[in-house]
Amino acid sequence: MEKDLLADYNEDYNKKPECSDDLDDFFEEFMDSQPIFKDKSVLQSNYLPAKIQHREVYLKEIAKILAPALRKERPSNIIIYGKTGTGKTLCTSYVLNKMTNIATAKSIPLKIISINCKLKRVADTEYRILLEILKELGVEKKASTGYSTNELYKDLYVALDDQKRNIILVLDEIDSLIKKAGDEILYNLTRINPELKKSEITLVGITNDLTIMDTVDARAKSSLNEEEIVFHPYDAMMIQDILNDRAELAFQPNVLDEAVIPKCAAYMAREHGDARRALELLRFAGELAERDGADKVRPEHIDNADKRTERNRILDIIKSQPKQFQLVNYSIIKTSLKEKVNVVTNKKSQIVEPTTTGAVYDYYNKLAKDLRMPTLSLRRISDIIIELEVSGLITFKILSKGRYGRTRFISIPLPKTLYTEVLNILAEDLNLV
DNA sequence: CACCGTTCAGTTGAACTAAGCAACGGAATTCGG
DNA sequence: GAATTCCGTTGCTTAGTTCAACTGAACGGTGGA
Repeated sequence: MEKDLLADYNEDYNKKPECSDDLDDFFEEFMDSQPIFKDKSVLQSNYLPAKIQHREVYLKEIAKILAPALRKERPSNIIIYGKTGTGKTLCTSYVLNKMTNIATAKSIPLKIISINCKLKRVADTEYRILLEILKELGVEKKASTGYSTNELYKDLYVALDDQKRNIILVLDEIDSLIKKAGDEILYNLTRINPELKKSEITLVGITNDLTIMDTVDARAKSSLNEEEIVFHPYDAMMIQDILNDRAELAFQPNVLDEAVIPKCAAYMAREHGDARRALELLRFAGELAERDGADKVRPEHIDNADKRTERNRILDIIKSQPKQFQLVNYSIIKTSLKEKVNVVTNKKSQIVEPTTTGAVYDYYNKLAKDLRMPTLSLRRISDIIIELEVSGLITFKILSKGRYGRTRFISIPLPKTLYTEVLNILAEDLNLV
């Protein structure tokens, strides 16, 4: 995506401020060099392939459950579990796509609404989800606040009933919604049906977190869990097949070194068979090759891309965080870096060890004062730390140090090489330099 | 040595507040005749 | 007099604060073998 390019652009820019003659050369060379890609969008995560490999069983399962909608009956609600990049979203939208096609062809009343609950500040509270659903139904309410949730529900009933048809509501990444906003909304949504006269609604929840439903109220759980499907990860061979398939469409003929795809697949099978990232990796490797002016994508490009995608992903998350979160994040990293002096050689070296909430808060307090930013209370910082964990930037466990109290031990699951870079980015964003 | 109350450093839940927004209704203003 | 505009009130969400109860294991003292 553009973000990758941007990040790399910045990097290149910092590295070598070239003069314009070089640039001219570069562009000429670029134009002359053979294109690597045929159609890059094939490798994008939102690309919907014509055929989905190795998920036939799941496709059929989803189709079987949802098919009644085409007979104007209400399908069961489904929860779909599975780790990231196992094709949950892909399969669901594939099936639903097919169904919409049939529905429009035979003028069967069917409406599909998909919402990604993970989109920050768009759909991560009950209120905002409802607003989003209403928007999808064509009811525009521009206000981001001001109505009561109850009123939104009332509007929703009316809007749904107005549709006079079967409605399938897909809630992607429903776990982050439940974690943030609680299970109230699920309960309410599952109870809409009896209220509707002319329409019927089916919920499809998609989640990465296999345990999330344990935290949900039993009443909502029983009605939502009418059916459940668990997606298992791809193995290396499957990923390889998928990559081959897409590579054929995405790349020019003969630009891929034959070792590239196996290597890419092996990389990704290592971490629970995430196909999305495998495709991303392949695309990025292609881009790197293109930028190098290479005529082929080689295994080195994969190595290179692997290092950078992880980095870009993290930097993206960090950059998109609100200021106070960044401040806390910065404090966490700063307080977990400690100088250690080797007694024998008397050399100083930086080591990383878990920090505690107290240390972070002290540091944060000082920093916020220096920056003349509002200082939030310890209570709030505690919550922010939890939210940072949810977004995967830190991990912690609560430990009791006996009579020395109880606190979170916060550690950062980043490769050490990234620490300084992350610090720099944060410092820049916070105007700390 | 085993047991038990104490203690620390946060953690966590609940109640509360400020800011931002919409809707409502009445008061003030404008308008056209 | 009717239509508009303006303004204050009410009621809502969200982000944050304040208060206070709660936590869990190490510490340190006690008692018992």
